[in-house]
Amino acid sequence: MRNRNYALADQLLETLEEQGHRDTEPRRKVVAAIARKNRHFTAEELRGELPGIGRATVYRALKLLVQAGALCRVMLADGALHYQLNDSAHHGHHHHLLCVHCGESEDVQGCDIEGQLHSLAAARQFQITGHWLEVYGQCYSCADRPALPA
Amino acid sequence: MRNRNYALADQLLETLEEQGHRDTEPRRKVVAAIARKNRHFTAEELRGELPGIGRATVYRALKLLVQAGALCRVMLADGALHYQLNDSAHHGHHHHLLCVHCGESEDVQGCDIEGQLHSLAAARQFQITGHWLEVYGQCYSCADRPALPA
DNA sequence: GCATAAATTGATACGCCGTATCACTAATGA
DNA sequence: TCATTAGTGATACGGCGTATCAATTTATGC
Repeated sequence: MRNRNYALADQLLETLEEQGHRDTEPRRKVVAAIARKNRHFTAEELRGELPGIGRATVYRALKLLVQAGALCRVMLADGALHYQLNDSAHHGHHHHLLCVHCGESEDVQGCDIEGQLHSLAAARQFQITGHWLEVYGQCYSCADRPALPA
Repeated sequence: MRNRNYALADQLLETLEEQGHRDTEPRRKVVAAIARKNRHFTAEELRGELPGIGRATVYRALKLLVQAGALCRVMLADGALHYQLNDSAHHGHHHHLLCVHCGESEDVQGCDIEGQLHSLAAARQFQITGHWLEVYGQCYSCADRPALPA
């Protein structure tokens, strides 16, 4: 696990370097903290784990990683913006099944939602350029717990 | 058109009264300004059209109208939160095709996206409790214009 | 190793957006 | 009319992200 985190952190740094960004000490720390995450997180949460590192630095690193496709932004049901590590297999466009209990998130890919949207739009002569979809609910492990109020 | 706006404003006020809210002068003005809108708008935009009316009052009215189902919240591609009058036929759950050029929005209802999400989720034993979907693109009238950068 | 240029940092301030507070005002209905 | 209660709006606050900018660190060439 520890090795895995290290490897992941290195991979993230490498991604940044590939984009022409420098390998700096603060960046290493931010990336290491992100690699430790096993669920989605907010920028401020991350910042709280990185005392001594400037706010702007954390936000900048997040933005770079999103641009690089290593992180994706996740909108929670309450409107809060979270970040989440992209599974390396899912760097492309995908959606999430977000468990509102445990915060677990499953990636959804290869479903036909895009196709359906397009045929729907075509009937109205509307040209789709993008979309945003988040799905909220309860994952298998949380299924027996009572539903939270929406 | 003017008559139509008046009628719509009255209808909105009536909706609020049905929910037990009072018919007040500031509320009338907020509702009248909303009735004049033919596209989605932000809270601040609305407030700008209502000098002399307190910020909190505008925000409170918006919240009440959303709760009553007369307005819906629309998330733009840049993350900005807008509000939009609900077609009286679409008070239920629906989605939008948002034109990024002209701001026009078409409601989408009766498509099978819900069903598809459910079957998708069932395969993973995930229980969906809600979702958020916005679709961005160009409407028919804007289709010949160059696409805006995402 | 060292000098140089360029990217990065982080403290600070700013700005947007929405909400809590609270004294005051206006609407309701007995 | 009067008492009750909801609503108002000025203000302040808080969250969240970004712009600024002097100081620092990194990468690179010599």
